[in-house]
Amino acid sequence: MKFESVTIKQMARDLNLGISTVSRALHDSHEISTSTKARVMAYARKMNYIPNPIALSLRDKRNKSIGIVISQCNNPFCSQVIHGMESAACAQGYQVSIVQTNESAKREKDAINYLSSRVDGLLVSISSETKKTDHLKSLHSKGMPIVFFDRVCQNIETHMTISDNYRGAHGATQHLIEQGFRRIAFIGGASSQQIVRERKRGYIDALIEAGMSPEAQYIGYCPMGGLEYAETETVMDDLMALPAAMRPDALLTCWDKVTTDAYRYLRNHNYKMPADIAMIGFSNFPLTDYVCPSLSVVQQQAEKLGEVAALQLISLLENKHKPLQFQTEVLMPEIIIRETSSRVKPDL
Amino acid sequence: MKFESVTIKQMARDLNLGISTVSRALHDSHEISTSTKARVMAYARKMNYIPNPIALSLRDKRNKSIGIVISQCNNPFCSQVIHGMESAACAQGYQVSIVQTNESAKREKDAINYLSSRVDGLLVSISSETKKTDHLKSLHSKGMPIVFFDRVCQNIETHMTISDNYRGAHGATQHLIEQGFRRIAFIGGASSQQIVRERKRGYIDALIEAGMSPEAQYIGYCPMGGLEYAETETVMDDLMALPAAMRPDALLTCWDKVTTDAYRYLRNHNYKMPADIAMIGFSNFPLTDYVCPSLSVVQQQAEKLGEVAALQLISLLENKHKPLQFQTEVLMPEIIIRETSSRVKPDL
DNA sequence: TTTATTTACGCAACCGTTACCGGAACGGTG
DNA sequence: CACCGTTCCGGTAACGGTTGCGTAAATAAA
Repeated sequence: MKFESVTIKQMARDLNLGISTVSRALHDSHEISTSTKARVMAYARKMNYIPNPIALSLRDKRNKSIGIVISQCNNPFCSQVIHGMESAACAQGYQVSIVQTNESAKREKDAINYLSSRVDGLLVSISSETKKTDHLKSLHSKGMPIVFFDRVCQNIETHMTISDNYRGAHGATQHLIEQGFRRIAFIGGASSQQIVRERKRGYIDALIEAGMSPEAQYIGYCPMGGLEYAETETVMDDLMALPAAMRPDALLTCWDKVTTDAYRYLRNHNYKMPADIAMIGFSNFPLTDYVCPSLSVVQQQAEKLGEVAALQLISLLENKHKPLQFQTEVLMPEIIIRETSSRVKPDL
Repeated sequence: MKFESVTIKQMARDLNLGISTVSRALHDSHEISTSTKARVMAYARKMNYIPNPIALSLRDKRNKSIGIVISQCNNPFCSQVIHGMESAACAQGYQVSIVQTNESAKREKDAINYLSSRVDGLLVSISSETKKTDHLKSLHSKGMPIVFFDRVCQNIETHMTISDNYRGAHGATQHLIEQGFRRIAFIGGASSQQIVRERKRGYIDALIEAGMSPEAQYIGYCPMGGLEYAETETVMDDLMALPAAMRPDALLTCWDKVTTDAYRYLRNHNYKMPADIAMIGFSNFPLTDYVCPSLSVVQQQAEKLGEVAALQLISLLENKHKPLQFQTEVLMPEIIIRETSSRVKPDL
């Protein structure tokens, strides 16, 4: 099956006109007589003519489309980000194409290669597995507009949109300390990720500011971004296997997927939150307010983040020249205190 | 900023060869000497040559890309469907482009127009607002391959992938009856949606089979798909405003977004589930197993659904001719019984 | 009446790629 | 030497649209 739409050439033949005449008539050029214009316009409408965007792309070397490289779009944080991007892009007349990496460096490379020749610019959140970013760097140096969101890439100078990961983790840790917790564990995603390092920095600084000292045994990672439950499970097993006196009394999960799985783990093992162990984590899952016990979260402005990043990219696309200075937009996450991290039972 | 990649023409110039020679060399044609082929291949690799897909599209009138028209991709059901589609499409070498309708008929029309000339085929789930489908019909009759998923369109003959909505609703209703509930209310999305009508049919049949009779006062709709909380709130207000003796003792919500909002409503108004009112609903939200009380759901195989629909479309695209017969794939939803619909407390 | 200017339109090139066709060079055969 | 087949390669049209340029006719100016 193939879909054929009417072309300018066909219309020219039908109307006994030159191709360029029809083209110019459709563009309301002053070089075309009013009567001819009207005739062409009417015919085009009747035939439901739509200019072939492929042909235009070939000429103009632009698509009005942007590519999104993201881990997995069934993750609520990601789908919210995508939603924001799609909305912003659509409003500016841009189309989005999405390719998932599933946290694989190879698939990320493929995705970027694939998209690079068919979109005007790229919105990228690098995969957990990604270590080398040469391909991205060389692409960028060849003039491909790239904007990073959420999981940024250090050594490429361009616009970025991120959450204030430091303050998110810092605030959450401070809150746990204020509630009286002392053995606070940290679980991140891949330690290679800039945002994980930022969050860890926030966690550690908060500990030190409170006169506590960070301990390696309380710090865990999920190198594959906790894609599988088993990854989080392993880290949790290690943590909870510590002798009772040393076992963490609070948990800060700094990766969306890990938060839900850690919560799942604690519920499944019948740990009471916050009595046995308190918990707060980065999460954009819906319904965290109605789970039992209700889950304290550091919630990112996901849609906004997508929107801002898309706008950054579009500004890059619409400006002829490289901007004098690249911007990093920082969005404040919201720390929402609920039952899992409160010493005192809230009066629900 | 603009990204320029190396072309076959450029390489031909550099290598002092004809354009067609280079093209054929890259395709490993037998008409080209081994040495020339090697020379071209090496140079192409060195220059990181990627054939311009735009130019290919223009020639071949195909893109290897498919368009997804969906309500909102920040809805878990939708994002799971998209995830399935993207994975299946990617595996077959297809790219996906997503446009959201936000349940608006106008935006849907725009989206379809927009996509129609830049993708090979369409995966469509119609918006809640959509009544007329002339544009889709005419597009389809002109040869555009279209596959409907979830929210199908009656009067267009093509492949479809849906859940067994009748049996999902029927089973859920039966379950409520078995648990002893007698005044069972039904809330759907837009009554114009085929899937809502199917679910209502399942609900009514189950009532009748149990010797009960459906009553209009127990049937509510959210014409805009419950996009706003207020829509569900209004329906719930009406239901709960009935005199105590007539007030529903159970609720069957037959629209993803509505389920969550109805649950939210009942929790916010301090109704005890299932004591004050029982509840089960179509939902693919994560964490419904950990909300309190845990929520009984009819859960669709969202990823699978996306996968199957994508495969249907691709089979349409790869086959030259219209298939002799169109298929409707039906996926069985899973009915998961939890606290909100159980008379007896489960031993958790 | 002649010349200059405007009006209204067509021709052709171009974007990157492939496919068809044509042709040069070479060796083998009668 | 004439003829033919093979091997290897280049020119060109086409996909659909835009745009610079050329040009005929009509009109205005001299």
